[in-house]
Amino acid sequence: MATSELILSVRDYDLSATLDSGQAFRWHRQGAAWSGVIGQRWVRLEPLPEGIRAQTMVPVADWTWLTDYLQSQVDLAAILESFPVDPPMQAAVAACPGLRLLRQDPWECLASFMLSSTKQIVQIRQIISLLCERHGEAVTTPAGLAPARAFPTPERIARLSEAELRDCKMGFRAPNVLAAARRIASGEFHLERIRALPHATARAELMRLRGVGGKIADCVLLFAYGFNAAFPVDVWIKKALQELYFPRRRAPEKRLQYFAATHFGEHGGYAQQYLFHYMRTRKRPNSRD
DNA sequence: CGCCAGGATTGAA
DNA sequence: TTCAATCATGGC
Repeated sequence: MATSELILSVRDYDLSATLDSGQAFRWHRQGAAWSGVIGQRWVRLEPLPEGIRAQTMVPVADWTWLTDYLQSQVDLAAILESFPVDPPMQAAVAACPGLRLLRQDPWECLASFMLSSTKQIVQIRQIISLLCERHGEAVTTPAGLAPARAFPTPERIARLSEAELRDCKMGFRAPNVLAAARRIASGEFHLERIRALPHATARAELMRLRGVGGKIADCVLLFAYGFNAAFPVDVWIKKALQELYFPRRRAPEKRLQYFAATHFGEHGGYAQQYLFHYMRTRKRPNSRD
């Protein structure tokens, strides 16, 4: 029984593609609907013909936290028009109608992608699930549904031991996440200050954290701070750029990085997400083939 | 074993 | 600078 409900009027929004495209790791599918925790609030999202139904378990007067997170007010058509017109990009856009970028909490996004290093998405979800189950604060959920927890704050994680984090299957990532949490909790490192910096400066600032290289910094710039030109280059995107744009010769790393940073325009981050989701969902190898 | 996953760091060229 | 080697972990 929901306490608050909102019908979000929005077109061109594929909830499943967006919530399950490797940018957020804590959403649970329930049929066509999804449930998860944004900040300290449990929320259920259900696709409707005219938009999205949102239900919470706490009274909500101002839904900005949700519309900000979903970026539902963004003019997707205008963004798609800014993409370069080439066959790979057109194929990717055609394959993923309604795919969006979220606007996530910087700490949850940073910690999540620090944990993503050389892990598959299913494993990243498991690590984060363990971390939240064991160390996150409980949030109110509907009776009968599995309890939900918030993503643990930097302050909470800073008080944990490396061993407790390793127990969440973090492996060599544990000391990096712990060190970042401590620097942030102590006030030495300011996540909010990064929002106001120029793109290149913000990227360099994030990379001062051990365990954060260019790829993870780009993910946080794009998924948490809204630097839409940020273009994370992971193994999938490398494969995509290599196969789709440089099919005849192997492109050096530097060439791929330059191409990624210059070819896709001011909303390159969106283009990247379309290519990523396109590559990840097109060939589903059948085990009997 | 063999390979890979939304990599980062270090040290050599 | 830009590389290649090394680190490191769980799943299949």
